Amino acid sequence: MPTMTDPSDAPRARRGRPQSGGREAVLVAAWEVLKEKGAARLTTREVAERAGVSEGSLFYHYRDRSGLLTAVIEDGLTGVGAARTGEAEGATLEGVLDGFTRTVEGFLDRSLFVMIAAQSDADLRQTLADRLISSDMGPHRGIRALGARLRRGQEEGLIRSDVDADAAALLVYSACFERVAQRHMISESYGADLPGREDIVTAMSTLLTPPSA
Amino acid sequence: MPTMTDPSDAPRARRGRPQSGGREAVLVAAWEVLKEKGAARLTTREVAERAGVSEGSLFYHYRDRSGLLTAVIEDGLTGVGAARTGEAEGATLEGVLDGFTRTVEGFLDRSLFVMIAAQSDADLRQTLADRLISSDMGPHRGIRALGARLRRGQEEGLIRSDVDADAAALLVYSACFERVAQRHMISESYGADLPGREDIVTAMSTLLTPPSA
DNA sequence: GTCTATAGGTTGATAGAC
DNA sequence: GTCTATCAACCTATAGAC
Repeated sequence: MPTMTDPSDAPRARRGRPQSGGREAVLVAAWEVLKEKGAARLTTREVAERAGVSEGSLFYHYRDRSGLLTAVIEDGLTGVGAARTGEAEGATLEGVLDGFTRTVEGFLDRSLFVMIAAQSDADLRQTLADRLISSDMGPHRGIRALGARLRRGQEEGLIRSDVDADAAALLVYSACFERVAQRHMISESYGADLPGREDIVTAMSTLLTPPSA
Repeated sequence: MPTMTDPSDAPRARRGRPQSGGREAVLVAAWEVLKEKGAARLTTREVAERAGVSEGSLFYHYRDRSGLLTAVIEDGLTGVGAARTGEAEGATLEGVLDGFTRTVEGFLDRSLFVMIAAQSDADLRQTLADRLISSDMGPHRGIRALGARLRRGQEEGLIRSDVDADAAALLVYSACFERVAQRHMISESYGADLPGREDIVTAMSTLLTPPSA
């Protein structure tokens, strides 16, 4: 669901008049329509209607249709910073992988949707790409983070040191990505008979544990 | 690129008059526009123009815009049957993984694009989902195939038998999926600094090889 | 099967009052 | 900031001749 702009500054009085919520209502409505009908069938008319505002108001806040879609994308991407691996600091290998996969799947569940929606329009796709690259928010971020964590485990002798830690990290990240993508693109229940997140964590833990241990 | 309808039956005379190629030209043009501008900005007008035919002709062949898009999707999915694992029968573990990843990435390079395009419209998304499920063409097919192959390797003692073969298969498949998806969704060069296909094959081979060997 | 011409219906966007 | 009214552009789809 879209993030309300700055609930953090509620206590302090703001400059100008208080927001009546129209802007946010539009964002929420756009998100819903995007999810229900897809980007191609999202019309400013329907979004305004659902938000309970006029179309004129919509265009006042978001310059044009493209601006609205861009805003939805930007909003869907916020919170990527929360995708840390640090949480499972002193944990076991299995704990690290469990935390990582949970975090990644959680993030993707919220953001992958807008990433896919952006693909329906060349301009939006470009906007998304620029944003992901310039903000250093692409998948390589999570992969490198986990890779570094695994490398530390290798130095400590807790993880097999004869494998590329980044490759292993990519494998784990990818499994999360694939699972979420299939759920979104095919159906919520698709792939229920395939190995789940826990199975993947277990398998990777076993594989990465040194033979000696 | 779209598949020309049945080059196989060219030698034999067909019923009705010979095709003049208009139908295929439209399919090719639609594919191009889809790739360049995205599904939301694909208009029947532009497709007809690029194909060098009239709009009337386009609607004659493909009932409506949705029918055209559906045809493109169906076409983009053909050839999935070619995604076999059998090719690398008697090969080494590394050979099996190399062949599998090559095949999967090759297939996804052709088909993932239309799968993503279908997400821009609720109807198309449904069409795609139905097709993938009813034709048993979803990702689970490739995953199960590789899983079975790995399980045979386990029975032969060539692969660690203390891990879930399907989970390992899913990890490998997912890596291919993620790599192709990022290339398509962000940019062709994105992720060039991340582990490549070979690195993944190498890592997984090492991980799956029994400690004894 | 293909073309031309055109109808019919949306849609994104603006202007101006409040 | 929000609304109403309105438009111009565009796009899908059809009709009918060839």
